[in-house]
Amino acid sequence: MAKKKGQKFNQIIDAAVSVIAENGYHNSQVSKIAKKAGVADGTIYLYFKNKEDILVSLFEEKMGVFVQKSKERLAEQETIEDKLYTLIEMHLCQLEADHDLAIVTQLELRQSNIALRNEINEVLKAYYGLIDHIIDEGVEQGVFPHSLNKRVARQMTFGAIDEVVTNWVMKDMRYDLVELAHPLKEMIFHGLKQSKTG
Amino acid sequence: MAKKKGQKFNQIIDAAVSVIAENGYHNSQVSKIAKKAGVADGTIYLYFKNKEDILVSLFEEKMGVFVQKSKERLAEQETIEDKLYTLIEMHLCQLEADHDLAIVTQLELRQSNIALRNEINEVLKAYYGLIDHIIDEGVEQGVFPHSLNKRVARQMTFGAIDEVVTNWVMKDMRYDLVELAHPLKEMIFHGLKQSKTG
Amino acid sequence: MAKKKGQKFNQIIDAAVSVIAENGYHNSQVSKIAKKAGVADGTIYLYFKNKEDILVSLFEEKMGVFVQKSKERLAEQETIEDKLYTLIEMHLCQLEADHDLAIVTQLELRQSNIALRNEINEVLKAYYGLIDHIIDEGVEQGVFPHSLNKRVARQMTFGAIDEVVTNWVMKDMRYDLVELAHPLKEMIFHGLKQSKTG
Amino acid sequence: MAKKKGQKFNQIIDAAVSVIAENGYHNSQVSKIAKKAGVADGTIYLYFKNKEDILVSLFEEKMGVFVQKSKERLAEQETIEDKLYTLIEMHLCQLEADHDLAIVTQLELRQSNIALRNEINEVLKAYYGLIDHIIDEGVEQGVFPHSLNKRVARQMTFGAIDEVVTNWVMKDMRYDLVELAHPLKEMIFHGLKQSKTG
DNA sequence: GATGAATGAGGCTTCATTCAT
DNA sequence: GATGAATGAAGCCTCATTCAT
Repeated sequence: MAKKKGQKFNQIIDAAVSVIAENGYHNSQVSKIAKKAGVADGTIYLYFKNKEDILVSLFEEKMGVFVQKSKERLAEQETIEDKLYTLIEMHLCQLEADHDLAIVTQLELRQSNIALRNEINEVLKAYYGLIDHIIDEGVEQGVFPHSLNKRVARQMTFGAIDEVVTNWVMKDMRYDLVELAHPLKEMIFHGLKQSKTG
Repeated sequence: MAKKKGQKFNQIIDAAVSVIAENGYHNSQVSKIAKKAGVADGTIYLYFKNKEDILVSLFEEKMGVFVQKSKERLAEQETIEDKLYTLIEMHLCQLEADHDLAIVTQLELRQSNIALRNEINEVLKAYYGLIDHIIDEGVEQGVFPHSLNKRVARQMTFGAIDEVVTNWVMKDMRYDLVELAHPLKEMIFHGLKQSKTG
Repeated sequence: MAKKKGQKFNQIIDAAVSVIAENGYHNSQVSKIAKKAGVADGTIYLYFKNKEDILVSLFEEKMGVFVQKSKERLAEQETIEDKLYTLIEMHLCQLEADHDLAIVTQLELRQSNIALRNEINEVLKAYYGLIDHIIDEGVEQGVFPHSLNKRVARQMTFGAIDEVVTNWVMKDMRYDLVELAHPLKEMIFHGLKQSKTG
Repeated sequence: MAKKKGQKFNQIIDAAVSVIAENGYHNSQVSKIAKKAGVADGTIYLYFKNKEDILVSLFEEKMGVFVQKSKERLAEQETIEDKLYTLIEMHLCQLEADHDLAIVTQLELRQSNIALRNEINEVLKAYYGLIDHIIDEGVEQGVFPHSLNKRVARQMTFGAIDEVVTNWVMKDMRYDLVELAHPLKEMIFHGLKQSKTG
């Protein structure tokens, strides 16, 4: 069962996002996903190791595309501040544009057990890399202080954005998310900029 | 079945923290918790509505004590910066002091379904109140700008701290957590302080 | 799940013999056995580790009773020849008296995998012991030659009886089984008696 | 789908013996056998009706060759005793020479359901014929008594040999099997010879 | 209040077989 | 003849919860 990214692979991924967003992970039976994808139950297992693997693959797939697009857009930005803003805006934009995906990544994906959580973390590393790169550049250019604790900086950055998105999802996405990109950027950018050595 | 906070209530809460930290939420059967607590399975249901209620109650209990202590300590602080630092330090301190509790709150508690997540969020509101209070005071005193988006500010603050703790837990708590209170405070404080209107 | 030989334990054993004899092991769903036994599906698992364990326990139970009764009857016999005859007759008698049990032991029990087969063999050792005892006595008394290969003698004895019973079951138990005890005894007894050293 | 005994037919038979001996019947998926045989899954169904048919055909094939060879060798023997010895020795010899086949015939083949068991019995009839022929001749020549219950005699003979082989397989074939041909012949020959009328 | 034996719903996954190419 | 992707039926077992004692 090598990961054959055929047409059905994507059919199943898309069906999974839709079904899980609607029913929640624990109430999304494999048969339900298969039906929505228009394939037989057994076919799922030609493309995925097991039910959890659907979740991981789904996240890998979406994250892969997002990171790729982000890299391209980030390369076009001149300043650190613009890069940070761009990353945040793209993050919010993608999830605002796909409510189902937002529900899945912010709520359902986290109901998974530790083993799965670790796999998800592996996938996240590519995204962490984007943040790390901005921070590194900022320090090199003297925008951020040399004494900056980079690891904490990255965790803080990710945690802040993620929490804002999660709150938006839990409030049933009733307000505009992308317009929070500006205040988020402001706080994170100045937070990193002014940090003083301990 | 009013919440009878007898001796067994706490026995069961403590057993739950220990059992869930060791076995993970999905492998912590009610019977396992009962055995560890030294009571019969059925007795659990004299003190808790159902299995999820153990989790919520556990969180309520621990959070209640924490918020109470925090309020007292915060009242002793003079400046906004000190209050912020104190809150962060107490947060990190409490979880560093109780690894089992840290595992449960950062990892296991989140594997719960949406309904439970909402209940947990209710409990969190008391904690959010502490942050909100600091932010409000900061704005009143002119330490933070009037244009500050307070809701986003609170979400960002909580998200940053929470993500730092979660990373620490997922790295098997192999480094010192409390010493991250300083960089965290720095970044959050300056982030809130320098935010410019959009 | 200690083996609690309560009333339900036997209820389930008896239901299993009946259901398996009628439907075959692989078509005897646990739910079918539970229904016949008048208990809930889950109750089965309070008394048995898994489905296979029902089979092993069933065999242990029946074999235990049989070996016990046989020992008593064998002690009453004077000669080796009488002991041998008694054992064979009791063996055939028990199975002729319980057709369901005969089907289960001769056909269904053997469809099990190797792991289970080994467990069954363990149970059989008690029965092997009865044969060994007769052979040993026969050799001591000089009825059987000292040069007798005792292990092969026991295997041959068991194999001969077992094959006769299996054929009877596969012929739908359409003829009298117990009356074959005499020819079986004759052949086995003289076979052991006259064996010459190689 | 007439039995096309092409090259692939034998390739598949051999692969089946090897795969089943290694993995056990219930863990020998058609796809695994196909892979070992170097053909596609679907190809199996050009040569065999279904999975069970592989087993039956395998047994037919091996037994056919064995019976043929045995007939020839038996024809060369002068006495009944020699014939009996020859048959037993060939039986043991063949299985000692092919451990995989021994595992399959003594253990795995028996895990099949009743329907298959009946088909296997059909194949066995050719072998039973060899034993019957020796017994008939023995009675005609006066070596065995006229009162001999021939059917029981044959069952006993087969059961004895079969049980000895099965024990050898279950003991991981750790001792010499062929040398048991002599004691087996002794016991069976004398058993048949001295049987007295009931 | 405390017990713990009994309940029974519910779903992931395997794998023999088919059939369009 | 040969392929192998797709099918879909079918069942063991867990475990939160109850209730008679």
